[in-house]
Amino acid sequence: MTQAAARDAILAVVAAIPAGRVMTYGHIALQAGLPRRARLVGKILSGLPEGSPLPWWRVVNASGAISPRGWMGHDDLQRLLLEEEGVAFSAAGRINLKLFSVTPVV
DNA sequence: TCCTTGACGAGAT
DNA sequence: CATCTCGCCAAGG
Repeated sequence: MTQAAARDAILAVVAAIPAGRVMTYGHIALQAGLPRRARLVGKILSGLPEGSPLPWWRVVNASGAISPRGWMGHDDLQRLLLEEEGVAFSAAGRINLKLFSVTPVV
């Protein structure tokens, strides 16, 4: 599997996440046929252009929380977008994956 | 080739 | 729940 193919596979999985649902980095990697490549998923997403059509905000970490970006404001934006789609956050700012996550078809 | 980084994950405390 | 530790693996210097 080439790097370009891996990238496309990951982006395809992200693009397929339905509104109102979220998916973890690990699950995305797994679904893309790249087990244990969660960090690669983050790597790819970090390189996305501003106006990308991809629903990057539906991607959260395994804790159901929004991963810190270093670029202030983006994490808040992500939470806003998700809440707008009906995704509920706990007081601790985490999502109940049991209810909102998409499970890989493995 | 070695070393460091990092939008990660799971388990222990 | 919050923190830590350790494991993982691709990229880039």
